[in-house]
Amino acid sequence: MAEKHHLYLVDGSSYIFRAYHRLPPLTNPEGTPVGAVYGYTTMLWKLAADLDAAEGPTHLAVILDASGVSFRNDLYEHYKAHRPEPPEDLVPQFPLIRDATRAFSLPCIEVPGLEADDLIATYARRAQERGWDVTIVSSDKDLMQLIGEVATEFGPAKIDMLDTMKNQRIWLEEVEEKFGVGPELVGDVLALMGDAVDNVPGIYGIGPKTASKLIAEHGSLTAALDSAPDMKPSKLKERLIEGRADAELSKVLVTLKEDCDLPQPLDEMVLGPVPPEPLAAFLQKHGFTSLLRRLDAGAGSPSRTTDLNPPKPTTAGANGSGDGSRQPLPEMAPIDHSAYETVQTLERLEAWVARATAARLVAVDTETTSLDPMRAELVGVSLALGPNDACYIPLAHGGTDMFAQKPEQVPLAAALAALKPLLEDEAVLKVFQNGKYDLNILARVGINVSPIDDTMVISFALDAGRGEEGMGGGHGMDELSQRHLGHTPIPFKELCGTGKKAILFGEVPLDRATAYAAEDADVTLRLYRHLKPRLAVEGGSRVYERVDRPLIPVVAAMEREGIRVDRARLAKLSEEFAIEIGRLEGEIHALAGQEFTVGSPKQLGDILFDKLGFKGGKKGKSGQYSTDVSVLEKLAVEGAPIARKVLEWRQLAKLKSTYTDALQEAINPATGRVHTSYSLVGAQTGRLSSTDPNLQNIPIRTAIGRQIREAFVPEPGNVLLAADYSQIELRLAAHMAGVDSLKDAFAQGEDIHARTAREMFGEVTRDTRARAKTINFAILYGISRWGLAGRLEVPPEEAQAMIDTYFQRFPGIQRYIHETLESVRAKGYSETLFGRKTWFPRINSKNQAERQGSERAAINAPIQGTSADIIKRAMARMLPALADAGLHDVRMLLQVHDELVFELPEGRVEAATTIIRQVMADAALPAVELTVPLGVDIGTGLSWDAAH
DNA sequence: AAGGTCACG
DNA sequence: GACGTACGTGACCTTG
Repeated sequence: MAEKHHLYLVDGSSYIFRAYHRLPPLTNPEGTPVGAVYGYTTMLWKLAADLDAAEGPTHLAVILDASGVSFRNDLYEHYKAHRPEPPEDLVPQFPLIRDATRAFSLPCIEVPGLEADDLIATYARRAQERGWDVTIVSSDKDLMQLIGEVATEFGPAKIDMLDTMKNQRIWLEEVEEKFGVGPELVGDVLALMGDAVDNVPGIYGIGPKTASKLIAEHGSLTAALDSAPDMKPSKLKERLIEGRADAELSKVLVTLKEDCDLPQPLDEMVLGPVPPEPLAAFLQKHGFTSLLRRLDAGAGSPSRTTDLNPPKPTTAGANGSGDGSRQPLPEMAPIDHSAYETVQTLERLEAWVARATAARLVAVDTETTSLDPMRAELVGVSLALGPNDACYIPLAHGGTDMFAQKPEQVPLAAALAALKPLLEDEAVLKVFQNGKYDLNILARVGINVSPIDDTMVISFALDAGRGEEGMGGGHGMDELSQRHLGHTPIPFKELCGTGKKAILFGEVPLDRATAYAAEDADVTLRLYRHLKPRLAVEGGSRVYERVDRPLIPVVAAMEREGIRVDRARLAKLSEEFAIEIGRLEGEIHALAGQEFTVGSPKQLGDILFDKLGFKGGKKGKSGQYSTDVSVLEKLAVEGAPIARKVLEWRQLAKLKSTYTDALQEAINPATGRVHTSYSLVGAQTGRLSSTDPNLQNIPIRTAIGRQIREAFVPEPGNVLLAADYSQIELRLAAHMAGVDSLKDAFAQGEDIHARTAREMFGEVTRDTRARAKTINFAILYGISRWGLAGRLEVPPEEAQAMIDTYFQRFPGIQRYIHETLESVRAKGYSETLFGRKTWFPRINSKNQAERQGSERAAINAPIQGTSADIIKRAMARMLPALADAGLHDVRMLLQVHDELVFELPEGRVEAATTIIRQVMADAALPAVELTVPLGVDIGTGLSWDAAH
């Protein structure tokens, strides 16, 4: 007969709470508290090492509580409502529980909307039905209902519990002792006595003693309650009669749900040998040295056998798909547009609001007149509570020429008043796709939505960099829907068209508008169910919960603030530029001997190299001459006046079209300010990007360009304050690569490029410092002798010699590059200090250029990405920190990668400077303790230019 | 829609 | 033997 299967189900969430109070407050080398994690790790160790013992596990999984709410909140709104906030130094340990579990290569299961108890109950019953024994590692009394042995067609199968804190097995005797009844009646006892921790009411005045006595006497809750009218008059009698409803509700609350949909089959929980990696790295990282020694010694190391589920390294090569994110499609009903409701009366709207409030989780989408959230008008709102359980609430349809007949709709003000309590209810999670947009729309009508989740941002935390060029790599709804749900949503342009013939969403007939809008909410909810559980399993929770998610409302608020721009000043610059451009154009045509389009690189190349016969024309693969700045510079130096003129023309044309003209257009007529839009998923490294207009590339390097910055101004009585991290990427490189001499230089506040020049060339001159600066940046970007040679205008051999010297002078850099690449090749992704992943599906490509390109990007990503994490953390903390200091009138306006721009009353500069510097300098703490200081330069002035 | 160019960190 | 050589972005222009 085959070995008897024995499944261990570890209740991870309850363990950590108890371990927290029983263990000393350890911290890891990074300063993160890890006492409870340490307890958890040693427990896993013991369990996994028991693999060969008679009662030891053959299968094992860790079950966690997904954040948020469950079906029990539908039944009883106060369920778990009195639960205190977890202690501050426990909070950062929650995600580490998942890390620890993954370090042991064990399955870690959590499902939003399901409590760990229900998952455990369902798994335990499934296993028991198959004749397996089950041990539940927990001391939660609710779970004691499951204990016992049943006969199955495979023989007897029992469920028991193990309290690892007390090192005690819990079986029938222990249940009897605690409750005075068998496991099958534990729920009835709990229903009478209630549970203060979970806020299960029970019957007031009935405690454990009375409850078990009553249940033991009468044999069930119902019988006990039924007997009350016949009892002789007493307090107890009254309480039983009056509390009947409470008791019955409590019974439902404590009854475990044994028919959950299970995300992972039992067979995949087979306990294999614990591979030494990533366990060793985890132990190392958190300073669990005694365990690390045991692992190294192999003594008592957790177990043997075959690993059925080895972590799959992404080795995208020629096929390059990088589709490790693809999972079996979740089983959900197919999208059915006919199932959606068009909500046209206040009664129906209120019914939806009530259902959503009870559900505690609702997907929301807004329909508007524009992609610009600062100009858009709200046209309708859609909600989804479950697959195909969605509605569209039209609010501003009709009333235009095309659609003059206004359909029946809930009046806007009444609808917003009905929606506001739901959208602002802290106990109801609102799920969006790109929620920043909807947050801005709703904020403009007076609704401050909270709390929220965002499927787009979740996708980014999971899959940044995955997918192929040109398709499938993005995080937009249509792509996500296709990738994860196998469904193509109705395209927007099918309703509204494009170009001149486009109509507004409010002009779309209600049936089609409902199909489109409700589908968006439906798809968002389905995506959420698919993506959110992956965060914990794949290690995206840390960066999503601690960095990106808190940032969404912060960035939304910055966008709504906008920044004042002096239109007259820009107009004047435009005019001056236009005159100069016209003058230059005439001169260029004269030098060329003919008129042509100066802005056409093709025509310009032909004029320069064919007609005028200049040397040095290089044709690219398109067969066109290159005429970029380096080519024209060279020609100019060699005495071609036309090249200089073209360079000047280009600079002015660029400044005029991209900045002085376009920025005037971008001023919002209602606010008089420019509101950019930041993308939270724009850059694969985790940086923000800015569009419409891009305020992250306003000129600064040339005097003529800086005039544009003078047009960014504060309101009267205020100043602009610019705070930027000094050399943050080099500092992070010094920290991450462990380069002592660079760390020293930063600690001493030295000029880092000068220091590099001294180390490399022995002396610091203008020239050697400039070269050193180039080399420093080359390192950050992934160096090649050819690239450096091109920049420094030296032969490749000489560039190689400099690289060698650099590596020799700054030991650590070469090792960092090597180790980073090895890790990315093996795992498929890089990671920042805060755990942000960037995928590199082409890192093992056979195409050399492709592969080397990926390698350079992979060297840079952890550095650029860590820098992005740090400033994002600073942003999330900034306004609360300022408010704590009484500075409520400081506004955060812009982020430019290593710089934050604020607007504040003149009198607040001194106080604000202190707070801003401190928040930025300490932004890595407490998660990461850097071995270099983060320097912050702060300036103020009456324009963005003057603030630098 | 693509390619070239150039603005920023 | 040719290729293409620094990371990450977005906007504008011309051309096809």
